[in-house]
Amino acid sequence: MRLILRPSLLLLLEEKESHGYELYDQLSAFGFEPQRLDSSVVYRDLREMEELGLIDSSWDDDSKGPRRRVYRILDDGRTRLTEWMDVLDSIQGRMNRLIDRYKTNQV
Amino acid sequence: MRLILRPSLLLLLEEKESHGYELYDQLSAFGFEPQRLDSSVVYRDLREMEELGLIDSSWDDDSKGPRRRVYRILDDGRTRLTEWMDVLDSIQGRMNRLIDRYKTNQV
DNA sequence: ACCAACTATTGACAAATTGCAGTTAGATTG
DNA sequence: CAATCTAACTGCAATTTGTCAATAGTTGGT
Repeated sequence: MRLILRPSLLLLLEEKESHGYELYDQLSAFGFEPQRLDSSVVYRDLREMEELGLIDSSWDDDSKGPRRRVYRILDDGRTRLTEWMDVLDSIQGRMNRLIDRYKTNQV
Repeated sequence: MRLILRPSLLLLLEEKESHGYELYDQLSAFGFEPQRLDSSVVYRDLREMEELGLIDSSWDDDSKGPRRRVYRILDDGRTRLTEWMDVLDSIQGRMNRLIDRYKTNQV
């Protein structure tokens, strides 16, 4: 469900800067289970959003353990997040129409 | 949005048997615009669902114009439609959580 | 000291999906 | 008789996704 993944990541980054591994963990809040979502997908999407100029990153060498690439949201990312929310709204409308019509038929 | 396309087609076929071209027309009820959805995608998906045993088809030679392949939903298709509705329900739940959290942040 | 488990990121490749354009062909309308 | 509409299908390139493996630092246990 990449449709939800990118906005989820952007939302988390809007709340606070973070690195891939931590974001991957926090995605469970949006119903992403580690069994169904490989972490590489998250890293890839972060990289892509960085190329698009929605977020940027730098290495954090102060933390213990392997070094982390810490991401921050940019203004373009905030704008894009708003747009995505609108898209999600309209998709919800479409799904509602579908589900309602299904239920009507079942009566 | 293939996530919505297949259940939409199955739902329409649950209501009444139909052929690809007509189904393509009726998809506007679920927010599919001809500008964004090529008809070949619909034909392809119908064929795939037929191979999966969700629907079956036969040629209608009585109608005027080019011959139509008329699809009917099968029991497996009805079962699958129910399952898809459950999936859509859960995705809606996830999108709700996302949208709500976004709105909370904007306050 | 050593090994397993956990943290953290990346790369590569196969498989699936998508978009787009084109082909065939009957019927209708001006 | 040419254009338009109906109807279905095919092929291919481009993109997206899924899966798996590689690398590497850190921590905890024996």
